[in-house]
Amino acid sequence: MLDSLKQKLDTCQLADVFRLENTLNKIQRGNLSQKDLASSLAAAAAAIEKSQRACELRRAAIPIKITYPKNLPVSARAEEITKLLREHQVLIVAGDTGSGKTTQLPKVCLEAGFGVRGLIGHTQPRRLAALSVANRIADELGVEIGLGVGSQIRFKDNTSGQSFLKLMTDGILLTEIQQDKLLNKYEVLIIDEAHERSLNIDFLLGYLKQLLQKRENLKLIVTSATIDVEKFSKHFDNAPIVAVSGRTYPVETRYAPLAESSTEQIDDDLQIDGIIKAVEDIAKSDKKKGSSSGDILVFLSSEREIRATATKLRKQKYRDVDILPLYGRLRYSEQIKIFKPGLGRKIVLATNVAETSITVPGINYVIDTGLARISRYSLQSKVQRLPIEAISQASANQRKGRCGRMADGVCIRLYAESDFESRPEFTDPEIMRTNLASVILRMKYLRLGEIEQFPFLDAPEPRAINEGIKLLIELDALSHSRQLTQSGRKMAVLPVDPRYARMLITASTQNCLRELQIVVSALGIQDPREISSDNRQQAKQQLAEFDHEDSDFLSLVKLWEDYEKKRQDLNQGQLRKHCKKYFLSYMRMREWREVHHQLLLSCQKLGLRMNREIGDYEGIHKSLISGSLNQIAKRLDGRSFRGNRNKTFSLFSTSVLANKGAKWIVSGEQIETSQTFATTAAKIQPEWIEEMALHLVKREYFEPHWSKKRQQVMAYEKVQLYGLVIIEKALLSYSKIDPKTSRTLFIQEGLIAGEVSTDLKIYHRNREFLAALAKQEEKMRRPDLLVAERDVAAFYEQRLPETVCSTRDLTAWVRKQGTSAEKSLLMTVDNLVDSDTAMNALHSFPDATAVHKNNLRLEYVFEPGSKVDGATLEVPVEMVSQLQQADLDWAVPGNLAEKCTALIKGLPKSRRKNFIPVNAFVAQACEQMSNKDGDLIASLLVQIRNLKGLELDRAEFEQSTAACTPEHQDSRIERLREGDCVCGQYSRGQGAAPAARFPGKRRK
DNA sequence: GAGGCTACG
Repeated sequence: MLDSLKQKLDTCQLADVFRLENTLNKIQRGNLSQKDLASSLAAAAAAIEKSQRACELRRAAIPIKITYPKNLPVSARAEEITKLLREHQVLIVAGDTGSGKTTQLPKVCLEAGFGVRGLIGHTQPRRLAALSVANRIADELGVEIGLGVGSQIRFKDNTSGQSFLKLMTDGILLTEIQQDKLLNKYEVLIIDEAHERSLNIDFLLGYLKQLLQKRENLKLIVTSATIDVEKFSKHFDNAPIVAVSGRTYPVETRYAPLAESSTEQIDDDLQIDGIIKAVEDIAKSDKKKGSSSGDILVFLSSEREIRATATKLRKQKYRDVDILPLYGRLRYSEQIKIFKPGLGRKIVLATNVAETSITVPGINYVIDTGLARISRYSLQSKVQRLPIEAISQASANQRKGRCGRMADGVCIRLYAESDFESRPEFTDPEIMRTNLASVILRMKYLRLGEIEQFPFLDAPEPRAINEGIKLLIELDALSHSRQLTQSGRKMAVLPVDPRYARMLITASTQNCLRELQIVVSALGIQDPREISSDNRQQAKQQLAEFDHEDSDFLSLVKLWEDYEKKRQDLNQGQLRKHCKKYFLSYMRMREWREVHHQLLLSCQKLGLRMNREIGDYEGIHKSLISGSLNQIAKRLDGRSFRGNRNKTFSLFSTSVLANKGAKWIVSGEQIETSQTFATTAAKIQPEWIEEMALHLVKREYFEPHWSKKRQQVMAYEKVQLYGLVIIEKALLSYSKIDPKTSRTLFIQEGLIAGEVSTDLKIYHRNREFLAALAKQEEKMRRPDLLVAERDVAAFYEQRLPETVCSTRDLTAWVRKQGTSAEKSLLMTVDNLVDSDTAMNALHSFPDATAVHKNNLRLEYVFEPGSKVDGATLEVPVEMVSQLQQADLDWAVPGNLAEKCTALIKGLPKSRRKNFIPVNAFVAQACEQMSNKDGDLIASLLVQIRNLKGLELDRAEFEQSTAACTPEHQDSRIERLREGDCVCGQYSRGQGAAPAARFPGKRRK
């Protein structure tokens, strides 16, 4: 039973085989009871039967007899292709327009027996093509569209269980991978128009190369114009190539260069003259032939050029000629004029739309300027650019091929043949010209491994891959370690650009998802407002009704809301009229609604939170900023803005903010054409940018300082995003940012400077203690001798935990620790002053001295240069007459040595040399000196006699002090009389802070 | 003072 079921797997749906095989294997392995075995087998048999029935349903839908139109070149090759398809997994079919490959290949697959066990999937780059190809094939097969032949594009799934063939856009197939990585429901895949090398196609071809190894029963047909076909073959391990000729008429190529040399600048006028001449040549030769048939298609590079050319051509007043512009943004009603018969000859002036997207019928002549705007992504400025470039040979030939579809054609190239020959063979594939963020996000989501290893047809540069990754990190789809984030997973499944997906995700947390769905769906489609140079005034006036004064995005929301109301109130005819009145494209408004609806469903599925109340300005614009971190800017002057990465750009005149004074803006899109322009924009606050760019901003802190007002350490912050200063100088608490510095500053500028406002007892007690010590130092004229700031700082640093860096921290810590903290913070001489000499010195500077049994107060001031500087003895007036020099000389023992040194150094050189080294002598002398010998000089003379055996005269000291000149300050002793004061001054060195001075003595 | 073209559970 099990074996017979296993055999039946070959007739099941491919999509079911893997699952059914697993079930059967489980039954075989599992030691099931007799009863369970029977029921399991029955269930498996039923499932297999169901799958077989699905095959039968398909088989029944496929016409038994398949015929090919005889006149199509591919028809003759049907048999050969069938054979190759059976023998090979991959087949490359090369064929130009009119070969019939697009319509006939699916039929060949059917005839070869495919389409029963799985779908034949057939992709097209454009929606319209997918639908029309589906119709034509259904027609030719005589089956109903939507049943046997199905189709699926973004908003329309027109397939059924019977479908054996499915036409779809390549984007649809791409998203199907996310549901079924093996694409199990397909038996054959046809990737059409591979030569267009869109991002989608390149990704699919890379993905399929890997998939083919895992799915041996999958067949792949890649079709392309006859451009670089070997490349596709090589990519798929030398897959066979079937080249099918196109069914076209010969096209004559004429070269009519505008300039003598290719380096010469070609301006608009020169080009228009060339076009006029070409048109007139065509008219002349037609006249000669006597036939005047055939329309002319002129390829130009931009809308502006087309307008200028059209104006000039119309001025020529040709008879029976219609001048018809054709470009993507052109109003639909204008576009369809090319399909309607007109007065006579049509001259269609077109951009690249006419190269692939729109087929202009009845063209016999092509005039090619050889130029096009080509989208490129600047890795440097991260801005999309649209430079006008010389097109590739392949593109020129594609343009040429636009004539000669119905009869012989002529292609006039407005450049030299040598110019053509020198051009690149192929246009760079899109993957080389665009930001890779969306591709990378998709690959991450599908876990396809390293991007560098992925088998792309043309591998993007590592630099470009890095840029894509950077953008995804900016959008927080990837972490800094390049892992898919939670929001990245959501972004991958939202059917919009990663940037827009980010906006939606942010919006769900900012309570404005409803608004962002409206905005994002609008940004994703072409602007539904049909504004052109001929209706600008009027259109702007009408649409001004919906203008929001600060935000183009909110103007869109207003427009949407009004339209939704009208849509419910009006019938279709009235609605169309409404659109016309407001210069809205009915079709694009519909597309807006369709995209919006799709987003609504996607967001719902992801569980993104929808807001019921109206989203506020701040939230909406923060959401926009989150997806536009490279598009924010600060106004420089007038129209120009400075964006990040040091780029400048202008605001396009269509923005409500144009010519207004918004200082900061976010823009939806920036494109570099003749200069860089931002189109949609809104006024924002720089703080919003910071909030949305927390993972990217660079912060610098400066001027950390103690703030008495805030009782903590503050600093200023400068915030930059990609080089743009968002916040110049913001005051903030510094303790979290740099606790170490903050603690140091708290100690120095707060605790030590005494700027801490607290009622902590220990703080005040220490302040008093330090004041007492400072007083003591003043006596000694040695600030910092007992306790320097650094000692106090070290004291606190040792005792305060690192987290304490503000008054509040200190209070909290002391309260928490209680007495132990107070004990450890208590300053004493023992734990603060550690110099023995300093301790001794304390006794040498008494607060009072006994003079004639009176205790007189001594006061010390350390204020060099000031009259009160020095020690001052307070003498009652009645005692002044009794006062002697000796009383003053011995009053402050601490000054003794210095006074002696000064005296010795003041001696003439011949004397002075006896005392070298002076310090040693003075130290020895001072030990013996006392008031017993009289005054200071007398006592010193005694010691000079005792120690050196020299007899000096008192006058020698007194002379020397008088002889002292200012030039010899380091040995100068001056005695100055100032009123009733006697003071001695002594200074060491010039300019430097005096280290010690002779105390001044003042009599009151 | 001025916008090439596509595409998406």
